[in-house]
Amino acid sequence: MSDEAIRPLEEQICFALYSASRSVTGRYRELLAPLGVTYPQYLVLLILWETGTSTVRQLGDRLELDSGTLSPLVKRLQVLGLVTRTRSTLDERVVEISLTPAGSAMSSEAPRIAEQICASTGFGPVDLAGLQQQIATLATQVRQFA
Amino acid sequence: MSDEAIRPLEEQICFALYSASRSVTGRYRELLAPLGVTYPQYLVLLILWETGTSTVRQLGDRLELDSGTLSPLVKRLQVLGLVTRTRSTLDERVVEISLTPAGSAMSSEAPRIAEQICASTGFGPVDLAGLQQQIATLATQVRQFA
DNA sequence: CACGATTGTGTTGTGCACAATGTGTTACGG
DNA sequence: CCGTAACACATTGTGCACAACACAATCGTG
Repeated sequence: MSDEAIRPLEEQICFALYSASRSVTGRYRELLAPLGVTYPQYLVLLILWETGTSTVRQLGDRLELDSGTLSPLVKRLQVLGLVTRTRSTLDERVVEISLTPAGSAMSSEAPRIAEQICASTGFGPVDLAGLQQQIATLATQVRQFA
Repeated sequence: MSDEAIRPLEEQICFALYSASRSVTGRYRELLAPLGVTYPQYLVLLILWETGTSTVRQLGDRLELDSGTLSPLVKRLQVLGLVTRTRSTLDERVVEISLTPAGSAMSSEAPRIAEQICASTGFGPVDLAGLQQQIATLATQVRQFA
Protein backbone atom coordinates (compact mmCIF):
# COMPACT_ATOMS: atom_id res chain seq x y z
CA MET A 1 0.00 0.00 0.00
CA SER A 2 2.83 2.38 0.86
CA ASP A 3 4.46 0.73 -2.17
CA GLU A 4 5.84 3.24 -4.63
CA ALA A 5 4.55 1.34 -7.68
CA ILE A 6 1.65 2.86 -9.60
CA ARG A 7 -1.45 0.74 -9.12
CA PRO A 8 -3.25 -0.25 -12.29
CA LEU A 9 -6.29 1.74 -13.30
CA GLU A 10 -8.78 -0.98 -12.48
CA GLU A 11 -7.72 -1.15 -8.82
CA GLN A 12 -8.21 2.51 -8.04
CA ILE A 13 -11.37 3.73 -6.34
CA CYS A 14 -11.49 6.81 -8.53
CA PHE A 15 -11.72 4.81 -11.74
CA ALA A 16 -14.32 2.48 -10.26
CA LEU A 17 -16.52 5.47 -9.45
CA TYR A 18 -15.88 7.16 -12.77
CA SER A 19 -16.62 4.01 -14.73
CA ALA A 20 -19.66 2.95 -12.67
CA SER A 21 -21.18 6.41 -12.86
CA ARG A 22 -20.88 6.41 -16.64
CA SER A 23 -22.35 2.94 -17.02
CA VAL A 24 -25.33 3.80 -14.80
CA THR A 25 -26.07 7.07 -16.58
CA GLY A 26 -25.75 5.13 -19.84
CA ARG A 27 -28.47 2.76 -18.63
CA TYR A 28 -30.62 5.77 -17.73
CA ARG A 29 -30.03 7.17 -21.20
CA GLU A 30 -31.77 4.13 -22.67
CA LEU A 31 -34.67 4.26 -20.23
CA LEU A 32 -35.16 8.03 -20.50
CA ALA A 33 -34.85 8.27 -24.28
CA PRO A 34 -38.58 7.58 -24.82
CA LEU A 35 -39.35 10.51 -22.48
CA GLY A 36 -36.97 12.81 -24.34
CA VAL A 37 -34.99 13.91 -21.27
CA THR A 38 -31.39 13.39 -20.18
CA TYR A 39 -30.18 12.04 -16.85
CA PRO A 40 -29.33 15.43 -15.25
CA GLN A 41 -32.67 16.77 -16.47
CA TYR A 42 -34.35 13.77 -14.84
CA LEU A 43 -32.61 14.60 -11.54
CA VAL A 44 -34.11 18.10 -11.66
CA LEU A 45 -37.54 16.61 -12.31
CA LEU A 46 -37.09 14.24 -9.34
CA ILE A 47 -36.64 17.24 -7.06
CA LEU A 48 -39.60 19.10 -8.54
CA TRP A 49 -41.87 16.06 -8.17
CA GLU A 50 -40.97 16.14 -4.51
CA THR A 51 -41.20 19.88 -3.87
CA GLY A 52 -43.52 21.20 -6.60
CA THR A 53 -41.49 24.37 -6.98
CA SER A 54 -37.82 25.16 -6.38
CA THR A 55 -35.50 28.07 -7.04
CA VAL A 56 -32.40 27.57 -9.17
CA ARG A 57 -30.39 28.01 -5.98
CA GLN A 58 -32.25 25.21 -4.20
CA LEU A 59 -31.77 22.86 -7.14
CA GLY A 60 -28.06 23.63 -7.08
CA ASP A 61 -27.82 22.92 -3.37
CA ARG A 62 -29.43 19.50 -3.72
CA LEU A 63 -27.52 18.50 -6.84
CA GLU A 64 -24.23 20.22 -6.00
CA LEU A 65 -24.37 21.97 -9.37
CA ASP A 66 -23.87 25.66 -10.09
CA SER A 67 -26.03 28.00 -12.12
CA GLY A 68 -23.69 27.73 -15.11
CA THR A 69 -24.84 24.12 -15.46
CA LEU A 70 -28.43 24.48 -14.29
CA SER A 71 -29.42 27.62 -16.14
CA PRO A 72 -29.21 26.20 -19.70
CA LEU A 73 -30.41 22.78 -18.50
CA VAL A 74 -33.60 24.26 -17.05
CA LYS A 75 -34.15 26.30 -20.19
CA ARG A 76 -34.11 23.09 -22.21
CA LEU A 77 -36.75 21.65 -19.85
CA GLN A 78 -38.78 24.79 -20.48
CA VAL A 79 -38.50 24.36 -24.25
CA LEU A 80 -39.75 20.78 -23.78
CA GLY A 81 -42.80 22.24 -22.01
CA LEU A 82 -42.08 20.43 -18.74
CA VAL A 83 -41.35 23.41 -16.46
CA THR A 84 -41.97 27.15 -16.19
CA ARG A 85 -39.48 29.80 -15.07
CA THR A 86 -40.81 32.85 -13.24
CA ARG A 87 -39.06 35.64 -11.33
CA SER A 88 -40.02 35.80 -7.69
CA THR A 89 -42.08 38.90 -6.91
CA LEU A 90 -40.63 39.12 -3.40
CA ASP A 91 -37.00 38.91 -4.51
CA GLU A 92 -36.47 39.63 -8.16
CA ARG A 93 -33.04 37.97 -8.16
CA VAL A 94 -34.67 34.60 -7.65
CA VAL A 95 -36.03 32.45 -10.46
CA GLU A 96 -38.61 29.88 -9.44
CA ILE A 97 -38.96 26.66 -11.41
CA SER A 98 -42.34 24.94 -11.42
CA LEU A 99 -43.79 21.89 -13.10
CA THR A 100 -46.26 22.20 -15.94
CA PRO A 101 -49.08 19.64 -16.10
CA ALA A 102 -46.98 17.74 -18.66
CA GLY A 103 -44.00 17.75 -16.30
CA SER A 104 -46.15 16.59 -13.41
CA ALA A 105 -47.67 13.81 -15.44
CA MET A 106 -44.25 12.41 -16.24
CA SER A 107 -43.75 11.45 -12.59
CA SER A 108 -45.85 8.37 -13.18
CA GLU A 109 -42.93 6.90 -15.14
CA ALA A 110 -40.47 7.28 -12.26
CA PRO A 111 -41.21 4.15 -10.23
CA ARG A 112 -40.85 1.93 -13.27
CA ILE A 113 -37.51 3.50 -14.17
CA ALA A 114 -36.11 3.25 -10.65
CA GLU A 115 -37.15 -0.37 -10.54
CA GLN A 116 -35.39 -1.19 -13.81
CA ILE A 117 -32.21 0.50 -12.64
CA CYS A 118 -32.19 -1.51 -9.43
CA ALA A 119 -32.71 -4.68 -11.43
CA SER A 120 -29.79 -3.77 -13.71
CA THR A 121 -27.36 -3.55 -10.80
CA GLY A 122 -27.74 -7.21 -9.93
CA PHE A 123 -27.70 -6.26 -6.24
CA GLY A 124 -30.46 -6.95 -3.73
CA PRO A 125 -32.27 -4.00 -2.12
CA VAL A 126 -30.41 -4.37 1.19
CA ASP A 127 -26.94 -4.60 -0.39
CA LEU A 128 -27.79 -1.69 -2.67
CA ALA A 129 -28.86 0.51 0.23
CA GLY A 130 -25.66 -0.32 2.11
CA LEU A 131 -23.50 0.43 -0.89
CA GLN A 132 -25.37 3.67 -1.54
CA GLN A 133 -24.73 4.72 2.05
CA GLN A 134 -20.99 4.00 1.84
CA ILE A 135 -20.62 5.90 -1.42
CA ALA A 136 -22.56 8.87 -0.08
CA THR A 137 -20.33 8.93 3.00
CA LEU A 138 -17.24 8.88 0.81
CA ALA A 139 -18.57 11.74 -1.31
CA THR A 140 -19.29 13.85 1.77
CA GLN A 141 -15.86 13.09 3.17
CA VAL A 142 -14.05 14.09 -0.03
CA ARG A 143 -16.13 17.23 -0.39
CA GLN A 144 -15.13 18.41 3.08
CA PHE A 145 -11.50 18.37 2.00
CA ALA A 146 -12.03 21.31 -0.33
CA MET B 1 -39.34 -1.14 -1.96
CA SER B 2 -42.17 -2.10 -4.25
CA ASP B 3 -43.74 1.07 -2.84
CA GLU B 4 -45.04 3.34 -5.58
CA ALA B 5 -43.69 6.51 -3.95
CA ILE B 6 -40.73 8.20 -5.57
CA ARG B 7 -37.68 7.88 -3.36
CA PRO B 8 -35.83 11.13 -2.67
CA LEU B 9 -32.73 11.85 -4.68
CA GLU B 10 -30.33 11.28 -1.83
CA GLU B 11 -31.47 7.68 -1.31
CA GLN B 12 -30.92 6.52 -4.86
CA ILE B 13 -27.78 4.65 -5.82
CA CYS B 14 -27.54 6.51 -9.12
CA PHE B 15 -27.28 9.90 -7.46
CA ALA B 16 -24.75 8.62 -4.92
CA LEU B 17 -22.50 7.45 -7.78
CA TYR B 18 -23.04 10.59 -9.82
CA SER B 19 -22.32 12.85 -6.88
CA ALA B 20 -19.35 10.87 -5.55
CA SER B 21 -17.76 10.66 -8.97
CA ARG B 22 -18.00 14.43 -9.37
CA SER B 23 -16.58 15.14 -5.94
CA VAL B 24 -13.63 12.80 -6.50
CA THR B 25 -12.79 14.21 -9.93
CA GLY B 26 -13.08 17.65 -8.34
CA ARG B 27 -10.43 16.65 -5.82
CA TYR B 28 -8.24 15.39 -8.68
CA ARG B 29 -8.72 18.70 -10.43
CA GLU B 30 -7.01 20.46 -7.54
CA LEU B 31 -4.16 17.96 -7.35
CA LEU B 32 -3.60 17.81 -11.12
CA ALA B 33 -3.83 21.56 -11.76
CA PRO B 34 -0.09 22.08 -11.07
CA LEU B 35 0.69 19.42 -13.71
CA GLY B 36 -1.59 21.08 -16.26
CA VAL B 37 -3.62 17.95 -17.07
CA THR B 38 -7.28 17.01 -16.51
CA TYR B 39 -8.58 13.87 -14.84
CA PRO B 40 -9.40 11.93 -18.04
CA GLN B 41 -6.01 12.94 -19.45
CA TYR B 42 -4.43 11.59 -16.27
CA LEU B 43 -6.21 8.25 -16.77
CA VAL B 44 -4.66 7.95 -20.22
CA LEU B 45 -1.24 8.70 -18.76
CA LEU B 46 -1.78 6.02 -16.08
CA ILE B 47 -2.23 3.43 -18.83
CA LEU B 48 0.78 4.65 -20.77
CA TRP B 49 2.99 4.60 -17.67
CA GLU B 50 2.03 0.96 -17.36
CA THR B 51 2.33 -0.09 -21.00
CA GLY B 52 4.71 2.43 -22.57
CA THR B 53 2.73 2.47 -25.81
CA SER B 54 -0.93 1.84 -26.60
CA THR B 55 -3.18 2.17 -29.61
CA VAL B 56 -6.26 4.38 -29.44
CA ARG B 57 -8.30 1.18 -29.49
CA GLN B 58 -6.50 -0.26 -26.46
CA LEU B 59 -6.99 2.98 -24.51
CA GLY B 60 -10.67 2.89 -25.35
CA ASP B 61 -11.02 -0.72 -24.22
CA ARG B 62 -9.46 -0.01 -20.83
CA LEU B 63 -11.32 3.26 -20.23
CA GLU B 64 -14.61 2.29 -21.92
CA LEU B 65 -14.36 5.40 -24.05
CA ASP B 66 -14.81 5.71 -27.81
CA SER B 67 -12.59 7.41 -30.33
CA GLY B 68 -14.87 10.43 -30.43
CA THR B 69 -13.79 11.20 -26.88
CA LEU B 70 -10.21 9.95 -27.01
CA SER B 71 -9.12 11.45 -30.30
CA PRO B 72 -9.32 15.13 -29.28
CA LEU B 73 -8.18 14.28 -25.74
CA VAL B 74 -4.98 12.62 -26.97
CA LYS B 75 -4.34 15.50 -29.35
CA ARG B 76 -4.38 17.87 -26.37
CA LEU B 77 -1.83 15.64 -24.62
CA GLN B 78 0.26 15.87 -27.78
CA VAL B 79 0.05 19.68 -27.77
CA LEU B 80 1.23 19.59 -24.14
CA GLY B 81 4.27 17.62 -25.32
CA LEU B 82 3.46 14.57 -23.19
CA VAL B 83 2.73 12.00 -25.93
CA THR B 84 3.41 11.29 -29.61
CA ARG B 85 0.96 9.89 -32.18
CA THR B 86 2.29 7.71 -35.01
CA ARG B 87 0.53 5.54 -37.58
CA SER B 88 1.43 1.89 -37.33
CA THR B 89 3.48 0.69 -40.31
CA LEU B 90 1.95 -2.80 -40.15
CA ASP B 91 -1.65 -1.60 -40.18
CA GLU B 92 -2.17 1.96 -41.23
CA ARG B 93 -5.59 2.16 -39.62
CA VAL B 94 -3.91 2.03 -36.21
CA VAL B 95 -2.51 5.06 -34.36
CA GLU B 96 0.02 4.31 -31.64
CA ILE B 97 0.29 6.65 -28.66
CA SER B 98 3.65 6.79 -26.87
CA LEU B 99 5.08 8.79 -23.99
CA THR B 100 7.61 11.55 -24.56
CA PRO B 101 10.41 11.94 -21.96
CA ALA B 102 8.32 14.73 -20.41
CA GLY B 103 5.31 12.43 -20.22
CA SER B 104 7.39 9.66 -18.71
CA ALA B 105 8.90 11.96 -16.13
CA MET B 106 5.47 12.95 -14.86
CA SER B 107 4.88 9.43 -13.53
CA SER B 108 6.95 10.31 -10.48
CA GLU B 109 4.04 12.47 -9.28
CA ALA B 110 1.52 9.62 -9.42
CA PRO B 111 2.16 7.90 -6.06
CA ARG B 112 1.84 11.17 -4.18
CA ILE B 113 -1.46 11.97 -5.89
CA ALA B 114 -2.95 8.52 -5.29
CA GLU B 115 -1.96 8.77 -1.65
CA GLN B 116 -3.67 12.14 -1.22
CA ILE B 117 -6.85 10.87 -2.85
CA CYS B 118 -6.98 7.89 -0.51
CA ALA B 119 -6.47 10.19 2.45
CA SER B 120 -9.33 12.42 1.24
CA THR B 121 -11.81 9.55 1.28
CA GLY B 122 -11.53 9.07 5.03
CA PHE B 123 -11.61 5.30 4.45
CA GLY B 124 -8.94 2.81 5.47
CA PRO B 125 -7.13 0.86 2.74
CA VAL B 126 -9.06 -2.35 3.41
CA ASP B 127 -12.49 -0.68 3.40
CA LEU B 128 -11.54 1.26 0.31
CA ALA B 129 -10.49 -1.87 -1.57
CA GLY B 130 -13.72 -3.60 -0.61
CA LEU B 131 -15.81 -0.65 -1.72
CA GLN B 132 -13.86 -0.37 -4.96
CA GLN B 133 -14.56 -4.05 -5.63
CA GLN B 134 -18.30 -3.68 -5.04
CA ILE B 135 -18.58 -0.63 -7.27
CA ALA B 136 -16.61 -2.32 -10.04
CA THR B 137 -18.90 -5.35 -9.82
CA LEU B 138 -21.96 -3.11 -10.06
CA ALA B 139 -20.52 -1.33 -13.12
CA THR B 140 -19.82 -4.62 -14.88
CA GLN B 141 -23.29 -5.87 -14.04
CA VAL B 142 -25.03 -2.77 -15.40
CA ARG B 143 -22.89 -2.76 -18.52
CA GLN B 144 -23.93 -6.32 -19.35
CA PHE B 145 -27.53 -5.18 -19.49
CA ALA B 146 -26.94 -3.18 -22.66
C1' DC C 1 -7.78 -11.21 -57.58
C1' DA C 2 -12.34 -9.02 -56.75
C1' DC C 3 -15.67 -7.38 -53.59
C1' DG C 4 -18.46 -6.92 -49.72
C1' DA C 5 -18.01 -6.65 -44.75
C1' DT C 6 -15.45 -5.29 -40.86
C1' DT C 7 -12.33 -2.42 -38.28
C1' DG C 8 -9.80 1.81 -36.55
C1' DT C 9 -9.92 6.44 -36.55
C1' DG C 10 -11.66 11.03 -37.18
C1' DT C 11 -15.43 14.74 -37.50
C1' DT C 12 -19.66 17.00 -36.18
C1' DG C 13 -23.30 18.20 -33.11
C1' DT C 14 -25.66 18.14 -28.47
C1' DG C 15 -25.52 18.36 -23.70
C1' DC C 16 -23.27 18.37 -19.37
C1' DA C 17 -19.53 20.27 -15.64
C1' DC C 18 -17.06 24.00 -14.08
C1' DA C 19 -14.23 28.34 -13.86
C1' DA C 20 -14.33 33.18 -14.64
C1' DT C 21 -16.77 37.16 -15.39
C1' DG C 22 -20.83 40.21 -15.89
C1' DT C 23 -25.36 42.24 -14.45
C1' DG C 24 -28.73 43.57 -11.67
C1' DT C 25 -30.84 43.30 -6.78
C1' DT C 26 -31.10 43.51 -2.01
C1' DA C 27 -29.36 44.72 2.47
C1' DC C 28 -26.45 47.13 5.55
C1' DG C 29 -23.61 50.92 7.61
C1' DG C 30 -23.10 55.51 7.87
C1' DC D 1 -31.13 58.74 2.23
C1' DC D 2 -26.36 57.20 -0.14
C1' DG D 3 -22.81 54.12 -1.12
C1' DT D 4 -21.06 49.71 -0.94
C1' DA D 5 -20.87 45.01 0.00
C1' DA D 6 -23.03 40.66 -0.58
C1' DC D 7 -25.94 37.98 -3.20
C1' DA D 8 -28.66 35.49 -7.16
C1' DC D 9 -28.59 34.53 -11.56
C1' DA D 10 -26.83 34.66 -16.38
C1' DT D 11 -23.14 34.42 -19.89
C1' DT D 12 -18.90 32.78 -21.98
C1' DG D 13 -15.27 29.57 -22.83
C1' DT D 14 -12.89 24.96 -22.28
C1' DG D 15 -13.01 20.16 -21.97
C1' DC D 16 -15.42 15.74 -21.58
C1' DA D 17 -19.09 12.03 -23.06
C1' DC D 18 -21.55 10.15 -26.55
C1' DA D 19 -24.31 9.42 -30.85
C1' DA D 20 -24.22 9.61 -35.74
C1' DC D 21 -21.83 9.69 -39.70
C1' DA D 22 -17.76 9.51 -42.95
C1' DC D 23 -13.67 7.39 -44.63
C1' DA D 24 -9.76 4.70 -45.44
C1' DA D 25 -7.37 0.36 -44.60
C1' DT D 26 -7.78 -4.46 -43.94
C1' DC D 27 -9.79 -9.04 -44.03
C1' DG D 28 -12.58 -13.10 -45.67
C1' DT D 29 -14.55 -15.59 -49.13
C1' DG D 30 -15.35 -17.16 -53.53
